Amino acid sequence: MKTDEIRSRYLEFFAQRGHRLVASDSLIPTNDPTLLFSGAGMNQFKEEFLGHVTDFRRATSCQKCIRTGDIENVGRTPFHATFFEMLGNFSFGDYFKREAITWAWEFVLGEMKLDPEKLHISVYEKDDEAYAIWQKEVGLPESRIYRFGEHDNFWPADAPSLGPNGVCGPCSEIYVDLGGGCGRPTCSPACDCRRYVEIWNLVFTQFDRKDGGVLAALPNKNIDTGMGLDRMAAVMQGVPTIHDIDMKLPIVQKAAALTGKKYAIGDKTETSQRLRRISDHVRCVAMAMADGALPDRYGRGYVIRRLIRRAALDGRRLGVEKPFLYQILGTVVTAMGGAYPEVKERISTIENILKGEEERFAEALGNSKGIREFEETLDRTARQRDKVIDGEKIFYFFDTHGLPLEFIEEQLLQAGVTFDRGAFESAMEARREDSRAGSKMSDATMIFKGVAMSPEVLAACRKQSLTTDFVGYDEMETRARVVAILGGDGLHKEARAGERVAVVLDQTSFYATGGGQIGDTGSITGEGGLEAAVNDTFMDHEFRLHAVEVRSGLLKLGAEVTVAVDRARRMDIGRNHTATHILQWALREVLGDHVHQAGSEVTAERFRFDFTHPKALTHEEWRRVEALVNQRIFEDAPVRAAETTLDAARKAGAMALFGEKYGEIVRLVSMGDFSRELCGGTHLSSTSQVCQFKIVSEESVAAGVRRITGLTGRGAAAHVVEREELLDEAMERLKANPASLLQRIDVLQKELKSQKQDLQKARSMSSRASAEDIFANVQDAGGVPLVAAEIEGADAASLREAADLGRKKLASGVVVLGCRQDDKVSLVVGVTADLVAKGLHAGKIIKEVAALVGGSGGGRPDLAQAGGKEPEKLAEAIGKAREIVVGMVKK
RNA sequence: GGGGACGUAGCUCAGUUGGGAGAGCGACUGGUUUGCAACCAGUAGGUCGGCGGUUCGAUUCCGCUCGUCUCCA
Repeated sequence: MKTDEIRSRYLEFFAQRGHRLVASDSLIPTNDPTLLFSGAGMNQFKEEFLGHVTDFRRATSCQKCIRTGDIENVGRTPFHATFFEMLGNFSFGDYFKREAITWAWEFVLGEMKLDPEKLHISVYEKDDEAYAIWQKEVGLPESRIYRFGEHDNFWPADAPSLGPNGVCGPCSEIYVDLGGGCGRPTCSPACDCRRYVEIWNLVFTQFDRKDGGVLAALPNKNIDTGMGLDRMAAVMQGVPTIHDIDMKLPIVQKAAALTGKKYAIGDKTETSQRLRRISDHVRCVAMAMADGALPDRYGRGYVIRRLIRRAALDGRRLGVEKPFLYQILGTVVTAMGGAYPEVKERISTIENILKGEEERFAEALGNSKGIREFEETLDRTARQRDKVIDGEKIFYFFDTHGLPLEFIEEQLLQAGVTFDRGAFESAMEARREDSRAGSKMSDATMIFKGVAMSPEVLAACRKQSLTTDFVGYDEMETRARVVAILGGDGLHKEARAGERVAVVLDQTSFYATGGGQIGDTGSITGEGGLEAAVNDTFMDHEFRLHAVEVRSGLLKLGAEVTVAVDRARRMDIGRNHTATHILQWALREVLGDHVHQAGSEVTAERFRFDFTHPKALTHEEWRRVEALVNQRIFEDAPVRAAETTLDAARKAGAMALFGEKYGEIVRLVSMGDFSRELCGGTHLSSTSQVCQFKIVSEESVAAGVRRITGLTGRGAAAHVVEREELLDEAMERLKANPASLLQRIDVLQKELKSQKQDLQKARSMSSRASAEDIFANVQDAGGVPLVAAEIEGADAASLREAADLGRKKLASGVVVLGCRQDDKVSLVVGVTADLVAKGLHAGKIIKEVAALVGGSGGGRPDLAQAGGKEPEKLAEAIGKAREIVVGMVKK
């Protein structure tokens, strides 16, 4: 049975049993910033699992997952992968163990037609309920039901004794007996000999763990199951690894073709392992990038980059040094594009970025500062006797220059050099410790525009299932009822003048921060002289929080109030938001269709727009984009917003956001006939209301992602005025007009330069000239010829020149020169080579001379310089030079 | 979020107890030569990323900042 069919049969099976068919969440978890990637089907149902009621209590999904915990095993073992699909059926306080177990059994026998004799079951050792269902109702013999401890059959693992506190429960797993394995009589599904493969895990969340390992029964029991699609496909298709199923084999074979290697199904050679790993990583990276996770130096982007580099390294080991991974992408689209159209839609972007990454990596391993330094160290060590590089040095190459350890080891092996692995590991561990310590959250309380709110208060609010209707697309002002008042210490009944609280209303005109757009501000007024300022608006689940500062009167729970949005600010925000849509259109016009939005931030003052594009915009592109946007503004195109279904919007060609998750009903914002985007933000009614658009900066935020910061309306006008004033000021100072300004600058720069050179020349001429006189006057300092003098109008540089000249003229001798500059003194001492050889040191001489003018100095034995702060003592110091040199000569 | 490295001529990079800013390539001029990265001589090209501090003096030491690369969370 084909993988695609298994997937659709599963979803169909549970849909028929009353489950809502829910689309896979993005690989970038929509509602959980603490997770790097989606790694289980239940993630997107967190709210439902916590008992927050929605309109369905049964769901089924096929979730895209990325897990990199077992990355070392990928390719080596049959059933590990970084990317996989998890089929699941979920119950939120609805059905429980009986249905979960019997349906799972029904599915594997009825739909998958697996041989029941080959199926083995595990349950948690204390879960008699599940055991009984398997034994009595399903009718499984006891010999194939295993009781395992909390480490294997509890979720989270070891939760009863080790924690964490919170929702947890026993689980039951279904294994397929593949035969073979270790052959020991004690062999069971818990054995790691790979005879048994786990295909399905049923989690029964029925407890709330409290301190001390107390398991309190949950009022709402949930079912969370996960069936690995790739694993099931491997079992169904009778292939030895998940990389050999119909959906993945063409990808592996493409990798083989590109590297010129042979791949045989299930082959255990190192070459085949590498091919499997390459195909796995490329598929994973493609799926992640399709959801907007681009290679980067931080966070999830870093995981993507590492996967690419691991695959590229495997490629190098197979003899391919130039970029080739991107050429595998076509097979990924063929395999995955049907179920996940996003990978097909973004393929050109993914290809560009992947190729760019590969090139960058090849560069890093071919000709970078790090690699040169490493090769030098390697060469030097290879010539030494012990041939050992210390581990910290290796860690430096890894940590600072990013040379992959595998690559380093390979090079060392070839050169017959080893390194101290212990030191490497401890350096690594120290780094980990630092990172962990540095990233700890300092405080669980969040401060929201001056309103402190603990997680407990928010949770209390959520329990009340509060909702706020948003009427602000059409109305700037509305009547509303106060349904909750939140303070730092809990829920309040009222708030007095001077207090800052968060307020929930039954309906509001205030847009809450979201979709990249900042929340509205405005006012709340009501009876009894109530006046309050709204400083921000914020979304939490189904309700909106208004950050309120009461100015006068009393804000009471249950009161009727009038809320009014700051219209001017809303208009500014609308200008910026509408401009981002036009900008996206213009960027695609100018740069190409690979441009996709990768985030944005819209405030009243400015907006930022991140988009995928491999390199910096040229000046011409910048200007063209700006001009195109302004052209659309000037043509006064209508802006319309309409609610529609996701499908209909897609069909109309709407741009959806990279990695954004949408509900069934979406809001489609269109401008003229050139822009259609899914967007929940507030917009203008026509493009001309934007007034004017200016790009103020363009920069890189991550590999393959650029950021434009733009201004509209008032901001753009202010920016232009600011620039103009700057220009005016510059012109005034330079006594120039717009036509002559640049010319004037050129002339001034040339003039400055030539004057500098002239001055330098004049100084050196005059010091040379006076040097002629000076060097005629040679004293004898204890048998050493000495010239000591002040040169007027010289500086440190011309003194040096004069000293050089003096050394040449004297052939053997000491030159001590000084000059006055403002309130400072410069000194130079030169000693000819023959006297340096005899032990005279210019630096030592100058130290003593400089001390006389309140300064100090130093330098090389043949030439030294110094400075001082007492110009009036210069003549005296020069006069004592002879004495000093004589003293030195004697020693 | 926590570390590390780097930033010097158009390009690639040297530059240590803090004391003359350099090389190669490229550009320009002249010569010699005919060639496939020719040779010789010469010339121009630098706010040593930016700001501040220490110092008589900072490319060099310290702090902050911007940019690029990198490891970890």
